[in-house]
Order: sequence, then structure tokens, then C-alpha cells
Amino acid sequence: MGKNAQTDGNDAISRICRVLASVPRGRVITYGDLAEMAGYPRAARLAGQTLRKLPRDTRLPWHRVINAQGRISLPEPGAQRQRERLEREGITLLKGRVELAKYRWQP
DNA sequence: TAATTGACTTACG
DNA sequence: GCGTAAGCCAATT
Repeated sequence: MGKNAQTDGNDAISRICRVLASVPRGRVITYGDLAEMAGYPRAARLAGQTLRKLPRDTRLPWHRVINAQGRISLPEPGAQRQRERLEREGITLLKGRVELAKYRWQP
């Protein structure tokens, strides 16, 4: 047992991925909400850091994560790929922005 | 242990 | 609406 009663560190990633996997097709979530729903309020950057580490072939809907302004935070060339995937699910971007009022997912 | 980093957010001008 | 600045927080160095 133990020597280590602290959080596994890996926990944050697991929780965030779990929430991410629950975001339905055709909806989006902000970094802040993703972190908060995973149990890390105000740790939006943690969500971003987690996403950055995801393998390129992940099945998780990483593209459904956008910033609080409804804009894509991922730098090019990833941004183009994300935009493409979003539109493929019927999420239209107006002037590079997703209408959060319409597509934002919050249970 | 301390400093740096970052797919963020909010407040201001 | 846009750029800048400051605030936040866990992971990484």
C-alpha cells in the first residue's frame, strides 16, 4: 500500500476524457465547461493540455471543444481539420464562430 | 521545490 | 469587434 495517497495525476486526464466522450454529435463544449464538468473548475487550460496530448487517431470527439468565444483555439493546421469535422456534423461556423447559444452542450 | 508553460477566460480600452 | 493585460490552475520542466 502505500506510499501514495495522492491523486494519480492521470486522473484528471481520465475524467476529462470521460466527459469529452459524452459530448453528443452535433453539439460543442467549451474548455472551461469541460474542465468544470470533470471536476476541475476554472482549469480550462487543463482541458486544453489534455486535448493536445491526445493521439491523432483518437476516437474522442476532440473537435467538439471550442473556446468560450465560440472560436477554434487550435492553431493551424489543426484548426482547418476541426472546422471541417464540425461542419460535417452540421455545425455551421459564422465568421469563424460557432453559435454557442445554439450548439453549446450543457446537461 | 520553484519556475515555466499553455488547444483558456475575463476585463479593459 | 479586436488587441492587450491580467488572472487561473494543473502539468511539466
